[in-house]
Amino acid sequence: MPELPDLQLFSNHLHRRLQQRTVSQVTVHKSKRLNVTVEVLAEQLIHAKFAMVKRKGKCIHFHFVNKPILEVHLMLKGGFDLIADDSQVPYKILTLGLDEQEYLVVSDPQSLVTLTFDPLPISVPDALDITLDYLTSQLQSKKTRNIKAFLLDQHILRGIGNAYADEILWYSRISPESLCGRLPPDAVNACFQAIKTVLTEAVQHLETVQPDRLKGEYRDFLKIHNPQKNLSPTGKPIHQKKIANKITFYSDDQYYYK
Amino acid sequence: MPELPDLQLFSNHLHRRLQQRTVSQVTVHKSKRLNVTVEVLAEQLIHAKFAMVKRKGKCIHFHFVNKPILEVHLMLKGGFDLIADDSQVPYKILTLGLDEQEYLVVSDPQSLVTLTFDPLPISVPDALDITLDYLTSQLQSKKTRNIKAFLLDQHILRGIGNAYADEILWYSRISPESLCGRLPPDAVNACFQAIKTVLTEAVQHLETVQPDRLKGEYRDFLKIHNPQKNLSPTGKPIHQKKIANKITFYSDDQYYYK
DNA sequence: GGCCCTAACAACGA
DNA sequence: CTCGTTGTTAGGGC
Repeated sequence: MPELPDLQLFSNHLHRRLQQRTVSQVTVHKSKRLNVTVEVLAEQLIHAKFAMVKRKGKCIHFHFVNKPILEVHLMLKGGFDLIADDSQVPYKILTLGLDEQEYLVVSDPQSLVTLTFDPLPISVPDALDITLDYLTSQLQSKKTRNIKAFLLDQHILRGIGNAYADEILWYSRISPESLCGRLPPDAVNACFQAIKTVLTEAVQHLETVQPDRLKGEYRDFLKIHNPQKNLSPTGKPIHQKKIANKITFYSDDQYYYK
Repeated sequence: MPELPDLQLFSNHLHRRLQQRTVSQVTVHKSKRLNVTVEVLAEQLIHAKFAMVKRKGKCIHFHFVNKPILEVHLMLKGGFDLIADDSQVPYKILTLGLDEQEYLVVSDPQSLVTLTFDPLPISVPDALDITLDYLTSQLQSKKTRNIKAFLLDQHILRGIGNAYADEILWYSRISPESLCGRLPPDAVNACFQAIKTVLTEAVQHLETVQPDRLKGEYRDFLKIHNPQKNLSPTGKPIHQKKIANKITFYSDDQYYYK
């Protein structure tokens, strides 16, 4: 459920709180989706000092001084806690003990969270890093695909999930079923601008209203992908339809390029 | 266009006419879809003696004494000629000169015929060789696929083409869109019997009415996949619809297991 | 209409 | 709602 803006919020918060602190204890509660042995992870991270925390697509990267990165993907329902006592946290996957009696906890009621120690570098750009040229050429190379499936494809650009894809397409005035190869340059440019604007403004909004949140989602402020609304900001009715195998919100403001 | 019964007819005819005769000349007119060099084919087949001709799925296998097999797939429009003078045959792909001033010619106006010298053995059974157990287990393993696509899949059973698939399904009283996993044992058995009956009776019919044909097709006697007919043998209207990406004829006699 | 390759899509499980 | 994997399908080229 957490999407790029939520994850950026988590990352910013964790970065502020963890930087320069040291891991004093490593406890793996569920190792099924950990790519190394519990022993290797514990040995590598014990006494490691946090260098920084960054978001990469839908993953959170924990950087340590002179150690490999620990990558966390929260999947559908995973989240973090920074807490003085982890004994009451349910569905724990990983606990990293810190100084001053504090714990960083990764938990997930579905146990789908993936932990990857020393992940391979990925060349696919983050949604906030793409250039207009990149977007244009990628759209051209997927002529028959619909734009919604395109935006959700983490092999093309990383970080956009179901809700923000709908927001981006509404801001671009592009119908989610439009074919990638049919978008005229103006529409491609609108999409490009919308990716940057919608996502960065959402991060800013979340930083303002709930800077300390480390799990869950908050999407009441979304303009289209929002079950509380019936009308788009321009007053057009909002429709719901399964597109790209996901429930999709869109309005008649959006042009269908086919 | 030629399907299993046509190909069986060709094979039978060629077997009768070629057995024990010797290749005196090898001329490759188009080598694009030949898996060995022209030189290798010529060297191997010159002076080779035909042992037998067999149909395998939609392929014709020419067996020679102490030589590898030459496999011919006629694709959509390929055909054979056994003729005293090959100079008037259009679209020639391969000519094998024989004794007594006769030539075996493979031709194809589309140049799609494939020639494979020494083909790898294939484990997929011919449609006329399958057992009821095999059909049952294969159907069970393709639960969500429709039966028409199943019958046409040469990786499951070999030899059935678009026209005879429709005939087999009508004889089985199974709608072409029925899901493989939904067929009850009685329907599976009906399908099994129909595969054998429809195909062998078609071979017998063709052997009776045109035993010497070596190319093209003849399907006026088909009961369902036949543009000349509007009604099935039981008097039900015949419908046409694209199923499994192929134009499909079927009637309301056929039950849709879904 | 035949077959292969590829891209797009759908279903399932983790 | 996420990401693999797998199997099926649709389209173009030979």
